[in-house]
Amino acid sequence: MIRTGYKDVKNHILSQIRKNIWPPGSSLPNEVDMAVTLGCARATISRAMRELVDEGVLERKRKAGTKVKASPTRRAQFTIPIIREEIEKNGATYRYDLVKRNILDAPDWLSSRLSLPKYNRVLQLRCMHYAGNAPYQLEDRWINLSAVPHAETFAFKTLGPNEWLVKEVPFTDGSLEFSATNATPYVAAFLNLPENAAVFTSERTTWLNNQNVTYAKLYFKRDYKMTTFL
Amino acid sequence: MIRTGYKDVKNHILSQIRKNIWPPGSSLPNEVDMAVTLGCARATISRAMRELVDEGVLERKRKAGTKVKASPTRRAQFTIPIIREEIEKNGATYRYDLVKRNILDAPDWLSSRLSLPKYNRVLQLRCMHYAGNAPYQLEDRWINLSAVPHAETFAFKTLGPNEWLVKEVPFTDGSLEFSATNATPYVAAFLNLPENAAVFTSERTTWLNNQNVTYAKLYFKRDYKMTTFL
DNA sequence: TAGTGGTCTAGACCACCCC
DNA sequence: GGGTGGTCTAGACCACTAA
Repeated sequence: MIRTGYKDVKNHILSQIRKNIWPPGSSLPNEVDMAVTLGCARATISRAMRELVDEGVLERKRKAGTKVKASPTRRAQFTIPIIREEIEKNGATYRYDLVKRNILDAPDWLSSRLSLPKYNRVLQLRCMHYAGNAPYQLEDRWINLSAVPHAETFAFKTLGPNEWLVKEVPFTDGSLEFSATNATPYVAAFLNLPENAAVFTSERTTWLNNQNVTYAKLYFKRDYKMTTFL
Repeated sequence: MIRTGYKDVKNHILSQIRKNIWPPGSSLPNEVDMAVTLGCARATISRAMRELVDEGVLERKRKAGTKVKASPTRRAQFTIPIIREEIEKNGATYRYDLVKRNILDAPDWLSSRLSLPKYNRVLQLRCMHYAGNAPYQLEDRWINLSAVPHAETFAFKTLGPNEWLVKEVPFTDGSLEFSATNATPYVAAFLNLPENAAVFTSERTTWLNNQNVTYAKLYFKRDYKMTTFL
């Protein structure tokens, strides 16, 4: 081995774990020792271990040292796709359609979910996303006009609110929920599904400095699967 | 500001983006220049930018430089919970029940999914996980006995296969899929749901050096939501 | 081929917190 | 208190690739 890089160190650690030389819960050598053993700088060991912590393999505490996680709760990363890109990546033609556009005071359920004051005006949008001619996703979108006033002047006839927001409005925090829901007649009609079909559903809320920007509920096409790797 | 740390650099970059000084698609200064501007070492800038790439905010190419991602595909991380821990975290009592245990040659659909040879023996397990007395998850588990022969001698009467595997069998790769399915009568009975109810479903496959270890399909309780943050 | 990021080093000081 | 990780520095060389 000519040079020991941080990737070599990561592989070394992982292989020791797989060989059960460092079983779950056990302690690893400290950074200085391991640097000597492997013949590299301490910073190299440090980076390797830091990344393994990010990946959920190790745990570190000052003074206590570095240990193999007892229950290796691996972390998975997934990227939230822009729907146009997801569809086009699969070789289909993306088509967007605005179904409804409406300005109103936020209904109660929305106000409480987003901590909005009473009589807060919101822009409601319903949109369909198609892959070729097949329905792909129904988007139920609410935009807080107090936070994003210039959304009111945008038509959303050809560009979807997701893409528009992503380019126009930055955010600081957000949450994402996934669940399964039975298709209401309304949803079923748009997605061309039998009533009560199981629909993969995603709800997204985003915030900019403690002010809510938008809430969206997305209903995916039949048999949609979200995939990620470990 | 006495010292500029990599976190300060990250915040600085993010705030420039939020102020639209560096809009999506635009180029940032190179590492050396930014180090001079902010008065810190190049390595500090480098780490800050590297983490922002991991978070899906920036894109970097050698020679071309660093840019704000045009479509900021934020990445979300979620931890795959050990089900016992998830239930106990919510203050409920975890209970496990083995419903079925069976050894057989892998059925065709499984063989093709896992690239198993013909007549490959597998261990099939059906398990229920309860939160208190309420059903929480039905687990349909298949373990490749060629890869994990000693699973055959383990009873799985009190310890679930997930926890057992996590501690006994390391893996190198895996995939995770989420979807929504309609409850079959069988699933509905175990989860105490109406027939055809929408069920949040997760499928997990893990590999150790190109050999499949296990495949599991998990059916979650009614109204289960998987949550993550951005 | 020149400019940019990617990585490594050796040393240093600091912050945390278990013993 | 002392051992451990957390971070920063200044400099160096390398690897990639757009121009």
